[in-house]
Amino acid sequence: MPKIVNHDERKNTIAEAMWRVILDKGMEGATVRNIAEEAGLSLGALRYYFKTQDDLLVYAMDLVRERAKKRIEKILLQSLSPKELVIAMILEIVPVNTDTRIEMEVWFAFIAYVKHRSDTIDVPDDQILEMTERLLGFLQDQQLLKSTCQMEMEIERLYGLIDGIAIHAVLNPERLDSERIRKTIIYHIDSICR
Amino acid sequence: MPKIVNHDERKNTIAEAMWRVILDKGMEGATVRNIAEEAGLSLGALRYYFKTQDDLLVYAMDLVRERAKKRIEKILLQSLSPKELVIAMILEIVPVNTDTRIEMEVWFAFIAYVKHRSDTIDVPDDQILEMTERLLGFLQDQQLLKSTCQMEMEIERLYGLIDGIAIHAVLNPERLDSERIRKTIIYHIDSICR
DNA sequence: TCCTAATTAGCACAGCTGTATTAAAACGAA
DNA sequence: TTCGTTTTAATACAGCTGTGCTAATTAGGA
Repeated sequence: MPKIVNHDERKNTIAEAMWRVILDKGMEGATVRNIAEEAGLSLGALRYYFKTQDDLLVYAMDLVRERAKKRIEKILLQSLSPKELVIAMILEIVPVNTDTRIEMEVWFAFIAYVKHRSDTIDVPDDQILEMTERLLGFLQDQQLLKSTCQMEMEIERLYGLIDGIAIHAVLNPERLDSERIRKTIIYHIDSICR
Repeated sequence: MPKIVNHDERKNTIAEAMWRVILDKGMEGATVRNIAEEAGLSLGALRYYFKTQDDLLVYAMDLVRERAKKRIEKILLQSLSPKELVIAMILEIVPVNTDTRIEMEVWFAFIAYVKHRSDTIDVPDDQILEMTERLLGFLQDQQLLKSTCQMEMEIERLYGLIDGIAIHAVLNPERLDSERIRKTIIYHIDSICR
């Protein structure tokens, strides 16, 4: 009879410990021993929850996506004007606070690592591109886009801008603080809307 | 009496071998043994040219910057209109061909790695931000910028766009090919110029 | 209480890591 | 040639890596 207890919550705890290790020591520092220590567990205990290190890796990656997804879904519950909604969604992706910055930094580390292991670990598809397409399509449906806008180019531009700002916020948070990010995003959205 | 021979060229050869290893196996695969094998040298030989692995790392990073710098300086020798010049410079940074893609990918790997070793290796400053500032300042001096443009925001936006597109070109080159990059950059520059 | 399964801790092992050391080879100048 | 320096090769070593294995501990149901 399995203990109904916090098996899954424990897995999340370990995954979050992995995040913290990656944040602190980078991907090369994300060893099972470091992660176990950060999580306050023994090697054997960690190995009980995750058979191999790769199992932990994909679990930790999925957790990032799940958390981000939940945060974004929350925005839909608010009542916002179309433009406000678009801006709010983008600001939930780009690192404007500690949570989002951690997730984004860890995500980049994952992606860069997994890229060279695509034979054994399948690279998760980028949801940001999809979201960008949807947001711009939404603005167009609402007749908010300037007539001079070319959809295909606008998608590429906003998509690049989001990840570019995300990178800069991760690598240089003191230069590109949250207020500056916010202003830039709003500036861009304003520039493509009537 | 030192042999005048290809000591420095050999160092470049090794550094480029390191690039190839990083490209193929990622930063975790960039061990001295892998690099030595890729360069066709023994461990001892490699160690003769670079006392420690960190020495090789900073040398290989500097080589990336040096190569990029030279390529950009070449553009100044051409006779281009202001707008053409700006676009040409941006396209020399962003990965539109094999050389630039290799450099950009390796550069990102370096930056991500060095970030967690800032105590022992000093993180090189970002020249792209400087260049972006200069390019936009140049456009303004030439009276080419639209009056609605806010300089500070335009810098942040172009800077983000450049690195964002660079990331996307590195991670997904078959989707974001060179033609698409070119079109996007030109589209953006056109959008901020009269 | 006892019993069984879940959970934990610890150790062992083979492999890879960076680097130090040492000797051998190659080579240019006398 | 012979010498002295540059260059190469090979090995050794301590430390860390992921993971397999085994025994100890815990805890919940009978």
